[in-house]
Amino acid sequence: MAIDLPKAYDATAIEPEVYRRWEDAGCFAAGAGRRDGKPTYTIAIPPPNVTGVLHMGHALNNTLQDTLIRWKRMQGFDTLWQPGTDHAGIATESVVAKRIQDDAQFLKDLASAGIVPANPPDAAAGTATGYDRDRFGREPFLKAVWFWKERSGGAIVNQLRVLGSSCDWSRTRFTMDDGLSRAVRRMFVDLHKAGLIYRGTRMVNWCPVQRTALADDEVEYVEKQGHLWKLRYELVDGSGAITVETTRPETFFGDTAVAVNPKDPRYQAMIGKTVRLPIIGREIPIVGDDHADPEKGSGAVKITPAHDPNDYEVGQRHGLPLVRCIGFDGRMLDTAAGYAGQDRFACRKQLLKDLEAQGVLVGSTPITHAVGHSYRSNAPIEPMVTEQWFVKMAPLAERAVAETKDGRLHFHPERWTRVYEHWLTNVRDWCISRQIWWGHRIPAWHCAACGKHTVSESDPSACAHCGSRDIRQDPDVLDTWFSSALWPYSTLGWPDFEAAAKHYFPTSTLVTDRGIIFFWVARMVMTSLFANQVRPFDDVYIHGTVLDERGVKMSKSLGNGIDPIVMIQGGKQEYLKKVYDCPGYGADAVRYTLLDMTTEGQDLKLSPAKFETGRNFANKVWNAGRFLLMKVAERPLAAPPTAAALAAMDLGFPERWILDRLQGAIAECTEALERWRFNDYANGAYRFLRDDLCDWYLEWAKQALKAGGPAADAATAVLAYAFEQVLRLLHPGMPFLTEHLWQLLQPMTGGASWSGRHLMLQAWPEPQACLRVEGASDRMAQLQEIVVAVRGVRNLQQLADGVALGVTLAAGDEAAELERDRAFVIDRANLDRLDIVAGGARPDGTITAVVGAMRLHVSVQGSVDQAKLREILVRRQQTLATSIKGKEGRLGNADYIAKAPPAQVEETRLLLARERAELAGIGETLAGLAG
RNA sequence: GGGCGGUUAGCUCAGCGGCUAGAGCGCCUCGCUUACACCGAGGAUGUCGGGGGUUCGAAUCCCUCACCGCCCA
Repeated sequence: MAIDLPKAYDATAIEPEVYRRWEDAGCFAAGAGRRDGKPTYTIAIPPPNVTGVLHMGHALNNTLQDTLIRWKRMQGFDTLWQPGTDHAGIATESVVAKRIQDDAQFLKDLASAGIVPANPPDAAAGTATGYDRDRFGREPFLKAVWFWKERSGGAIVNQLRVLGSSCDWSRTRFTMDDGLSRAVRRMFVDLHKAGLIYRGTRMVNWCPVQRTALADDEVEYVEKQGHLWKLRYELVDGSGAITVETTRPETFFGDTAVAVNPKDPRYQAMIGKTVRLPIIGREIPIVGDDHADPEKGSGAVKITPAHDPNDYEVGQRHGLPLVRCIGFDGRMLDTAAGYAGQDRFACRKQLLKDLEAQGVLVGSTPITHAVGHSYRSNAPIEPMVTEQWFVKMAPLAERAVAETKDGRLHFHPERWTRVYEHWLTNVRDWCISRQIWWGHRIPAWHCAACGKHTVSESDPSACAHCGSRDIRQDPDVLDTWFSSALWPYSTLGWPDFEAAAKHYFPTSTLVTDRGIIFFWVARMVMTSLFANQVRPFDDVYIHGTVLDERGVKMSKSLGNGIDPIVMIQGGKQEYLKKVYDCPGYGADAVRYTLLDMTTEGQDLKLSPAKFETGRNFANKVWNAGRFLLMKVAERPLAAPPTAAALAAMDLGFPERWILDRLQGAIAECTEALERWRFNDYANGAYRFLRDDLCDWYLEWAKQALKAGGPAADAATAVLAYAFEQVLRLLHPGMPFLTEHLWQLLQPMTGGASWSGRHLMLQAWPEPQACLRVEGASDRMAQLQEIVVAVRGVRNLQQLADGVALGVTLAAGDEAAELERDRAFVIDRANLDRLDIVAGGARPDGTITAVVGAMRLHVSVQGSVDQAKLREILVRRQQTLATSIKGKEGRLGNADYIAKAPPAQVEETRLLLARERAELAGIGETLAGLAG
């Protein structure tokens, strides 16, 4: 059975085919490979933007999910990884709105799809096409968004496949699907019925660019340099003036009062008087309110209830009127007299000059303050009083907090629990209406006759209150996060849970970024407790954020993103203003690198070069497999070796040792995954494969394989078994390569490649007691130390590894024990002579290396750099002396003997003896050195 | 202002009460030995951010300061 594989692993050549085979074989389907009554394990994917493209954050997020789901699937759980995409209301609407403004070709494409604007273009619009959203018309615009979605939709789903994601694609959902839209309506109606959704006039965060309300958490506060402007308002009775301070002078057109603290002696007498606003001359009262802080500035503040959340509260307390002076587009209104029509910031500039000229502006102080910006458009938020729909949060939040408090819902790392709880405990009502078009339209109909709203799951034909047929659906749509909040169960069919789907709910694990704990995680918990009386998942794993090599968060606009697809498939990409030509490392390499860097939720500093870690390791796995396949091909096995069969075989110590180490690796990898330690999982498998299997066992096995006979048969069985097991361990992290090699291995163990069995559905290994060998690691560690010591002496003589040396090993009372492993030492250290003796003088023509109490007298074949050797020995002598002194100190301390655990003390004694022996040996060697 | 995370080898990071503090990359020496130069063998490199404390014992726990980053107000 000949086998011919390329020397260098080429992932791009195999990954697409392996994925296709999995998919064709149904390996991704819910429940694939489940075993004997094992429970379900479900992950609902954080749905990416349907029109988006995969970035490195997605790659990390989905690598972790895929690793978990593949691991659980191999453990026999009834798994489902539920995929899908999100409609991303404001983001998607903005993109399409820009297209219809700037992209004439897009309009042509729309036209050929039968999508035509409601109105003719406006030549004076100042856009390339003459269209803005309103002119285009709601219905055509929505068709245009669907067109855009169809065109780009699916791209990201295919990219998830490239990454290796084992989602059940047959169940893919989209938040605007019929089913999910029905779920949104049901939730809205149910919450409304329960009195948890209401419509009200409130101060909300308004984005003047996108002309919509935003929720509190959609506002990002950015530190800005600004000024505290001092404005002097004259008292109407002519008795003087009062100086107010403000960062936003242009809002003075909307002032309806001046507030001072009632306890502030400076102003007490003024409360109740009136002042006259400059320019417009309107008269407003001075009121006493605790909001005015005597310590801050002049202690008097202007009150603009229509444009500031705090002032709004003050206005409510004092019954002040609302005077709006800034419009929904951020331009000044007629109330701003001669400034009407100006942009709010242009107005401020002009106004300051004018006020200064009039002596109203009497000074300013520079300050740094946090200014709210829309997290989507980045425009400064304009607080506005508008009528919106809200979700009443307090009752929902209270239950959500109880889930973590009572230990039903767990965050990993645990510290995020407090972040979650803190937000829920302080959350204000959630504004869910958005003045955009792309999204779930609010299922509420306004009656022109009685003015009331009819909230209904199905479209009503008449007002539920007065029966009038003159009703019109609310034009607004719901916040995208409203539909996302239902994701873990709406995707499974809620509200019409079929048995098959409900089977997978509640889900098990949610994997996400800390950035959406508020937006998404908390809201899923709240809605699920409301709708299902149960949490939507048991565990939330919060992973780190992907940063560039400077430590800055990756983002498209900063040009510091690394495209995971380019890293996988190859191609050119620009990163930090440099063009990188990536050869294409494959999904396994990208995944391995990300896993290796995922430590306890810490951020990941990445650069294109970082992915060489995974590329190198994948190549190592490939070549280990290649070697094994070539060797096993020479003596195929009738069936895969089993643990029991290996336990019964007459094997040598290195064989016993590697099988024992394998059990350790299995335990380590399993425990790491159980503890969400992805880097420990990656490293555990790495160390076993690279250090133990490749560097030590495989190299040793070569001589047996070459010699043939029973020794070769044994080595083949051990190698085939250990390698097959480590493929299983690596599979969740590196699915493609491991599956490919596993399939290639089948014909050599009595099966056939791609015959319907898949590694991804094989059982996750469990440590086998029958292959454990007590003390094997320690014994091998000693042999390795001897081998490394000889190699060190060889290297000191600048000899090639191929030059055999002679060694007299003075091993004291360990001589008999070592005699049993002489073949291993001779082979691995490349010796032409090994005399194991109890002791004796150093033979001529040798130099001595020291391993613990043992002396290795190694023959000199080249020129020994005596000075270098002396330097090494002296340095070692110093290290040992320090260590010995420390231990002697400890052992001489009565408290240590009395209080430290006895095992600890005993270990210290043993180590001390060993170090003293080594020190003595080094002393002898130094004394014996020529010169 | 409050909270959280970080500060360990040249770089990126593990280690979070007890071995002579580790890994990968980089660096130095040797080696094209038929699995692998995307490699192998050997090697060098640390006041574990500063200061104080607890402890028989601290990189690890506590306090404090400094700097970097994130979040909330």
